[in-house]
Amino acid sequence: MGRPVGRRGESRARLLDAALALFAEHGVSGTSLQMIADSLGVTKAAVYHQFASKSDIVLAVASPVMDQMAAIADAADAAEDKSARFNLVLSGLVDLVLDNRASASALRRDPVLTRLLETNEDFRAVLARIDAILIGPSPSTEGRIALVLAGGSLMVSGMDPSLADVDRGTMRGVLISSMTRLLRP
Amino acid sequence: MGRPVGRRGESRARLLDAALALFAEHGVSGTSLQMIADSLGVTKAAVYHQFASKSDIVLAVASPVMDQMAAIADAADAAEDKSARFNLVLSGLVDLVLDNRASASALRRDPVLTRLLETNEDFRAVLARIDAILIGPSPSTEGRIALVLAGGSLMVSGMDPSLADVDRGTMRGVLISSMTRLLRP
DNA sequence: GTCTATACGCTGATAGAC
DNA sequence: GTCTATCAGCGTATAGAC
Repeated sequence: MGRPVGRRGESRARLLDAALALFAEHGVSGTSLQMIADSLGVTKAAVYHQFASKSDIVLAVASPVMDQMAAIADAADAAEDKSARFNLVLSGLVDLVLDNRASASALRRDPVLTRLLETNEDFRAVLARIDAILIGPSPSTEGRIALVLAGGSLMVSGMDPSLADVDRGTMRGVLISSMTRLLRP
Repeated sequence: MGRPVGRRGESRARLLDAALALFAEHGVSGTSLQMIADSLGVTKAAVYHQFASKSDIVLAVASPVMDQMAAIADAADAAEDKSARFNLVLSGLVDLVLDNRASASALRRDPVLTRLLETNEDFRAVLARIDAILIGPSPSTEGRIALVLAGGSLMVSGMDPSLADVDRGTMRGVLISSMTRLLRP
């Protein structure tokens, strides 16, 4: 409610929040710096004081998700057996989506963000680790398809407005059982 | 292959093909009329000779899909029993995606196209008919989630480049069985 | 951290010749 | 059907005052 700000990095965080919401709604290409500035009630120049370019904002928006996915893979690697690793990755991904809902899924949908992630070696490596845990190191064709289906359905589930009224616990349960059914036929 | 064209509407169809490919790759907002013109080897003015505005191109790109979905719903309504209707809609949607692969899924991913379809009453009605056939007229929360998951996974499966090498028959089989598993738990 | 002012390219779009 | 020429507006980005 009109917080007095002042803490270091707070206005930066507010900017990233606003940008993420706009990216989710209009896509990265469909979001101008003017829109971001307007939604914060400041001018474009104020935005440029925090980030040197629009690309930097896109990067800063994507990096927390990248970090969190790496953390999921790390946690899974520390687990005892294959089944535990599978469950850790699955619930980690589901929680990651549910923690962000509308916003997180935009990362996967948007062409600009998709390309950014695809061209990032670190992120590709993390994705490969997660994929290997979910369907094994040398998957069959059916396994590869299942992986894409599971990833895709997980992402859209966070975004779809028709599910906005569903409580988190229900979503979590249905998502985990559906993902499991897709990946472990 | 530098075909001599000449048939009526051919250049219009070529334009829509080019536009759809670019929309799928860069999103609607990320695609300029200049890009469409360049990919056809013509100028922007030539594009404007066929379509009065960019919105018209977006509409023209989306309408065949809308028509095909209406045809799917019509065919299903003509079927005898509930199970036949379910199977007709399911295989119709899978074939629709496989017929278009990369392109069709862009319709569901793109914010501009999504909004266009969401605000179109006719299309909403068709979608509602299809949804009702798949999960019944008054679905449970789980049914609604399953519907979103099925729709989302179907769309991304058409687009994902990692599945580009999978032959159509295999895709079709896995998609239909996966969709069924999601929708009929 | 925020502002005003400004530069300049590219966007969607129009007019009119061939 | 395609072209050249042109427009106003908005995009990203920068400079410098408060």
